[in-house]
Amino acid sequence: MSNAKVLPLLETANGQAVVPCCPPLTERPMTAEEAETAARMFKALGDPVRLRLFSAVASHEGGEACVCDISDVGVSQPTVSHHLKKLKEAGLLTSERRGTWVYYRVEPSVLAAMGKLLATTATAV
Amino acid sequence: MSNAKVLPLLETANGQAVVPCCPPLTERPMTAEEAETAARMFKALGDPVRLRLFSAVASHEGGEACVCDISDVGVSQPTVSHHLKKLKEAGLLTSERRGTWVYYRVEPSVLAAMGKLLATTATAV
DNA sequence: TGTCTATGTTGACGCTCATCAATACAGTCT
DNA sequence: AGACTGTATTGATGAGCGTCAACATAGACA
Repeated sequence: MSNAKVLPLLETANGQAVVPCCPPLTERPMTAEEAETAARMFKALGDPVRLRLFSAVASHEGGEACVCDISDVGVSQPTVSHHLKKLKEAGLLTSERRGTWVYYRVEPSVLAAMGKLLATTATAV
Repeated sequence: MSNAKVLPLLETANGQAVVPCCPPLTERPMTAEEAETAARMFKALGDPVRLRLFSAVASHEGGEACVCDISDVGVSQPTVSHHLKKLKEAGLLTSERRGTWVYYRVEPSVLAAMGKLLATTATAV
């Protein structure tokens, strides 16, 4: 199945360009809709196990990893599967089956958009 | 009361320098401890109401706002107070009472650290 | 002192979530 | 076909969260 389905934070314009959903947090108060969208992604990263899984995929070579490579995070296999599904539903990961294994990869544009959300315009330390 | 208490994502070294808790998500798999720390902050931003409150404070002039300026987010006043407390506990906001009003301000270094966490090393769109 | 406004706290309710054991499904290899 | 491995789904359980009404507290001002 194709997994280019939902990217809550970005909306694929014509297949190439991506438009961030929301302005930087510091630019102006977010609207209810913007907040709803962005909060979904923050929430997905708001669990330690999911954050480790996401980081494991993101830091793996090629930006992708099979489940077997990343599933030693201290919880059962069904729980790992459950969390990967959540990350997928949040638009942070995509998955693809290749033979025996299923590979997950990060949606790079989403990472960039989240980074922009948190970008401090001029508030350097 | 002084509110320079807990900054989960950063650790104030000697009062000036701040050290990010965790490497960028894409650099290497996060450890359980790092994930626990960072997930607390993502989780705090993982609720739409909290995200709007945070954004309202962050975008307010001077980087601070009194509760009365930001409390029209569609929930009751106790709920606003509850969420502001959560954001404070997560180390994202600090508060200070000045006369009748209580002012909240963002912890700028925390914003920067979260931005770094999501920084894509070379994965530009 | 008393009253008024701004904000925080308490207690309760319903809902969502993280987790696991058991089971199901998909692909590979005999 | 049958056995085996890797991954997803189901169902259940306990914990945590978002929300509000009611109440409490803090400061300002008369």
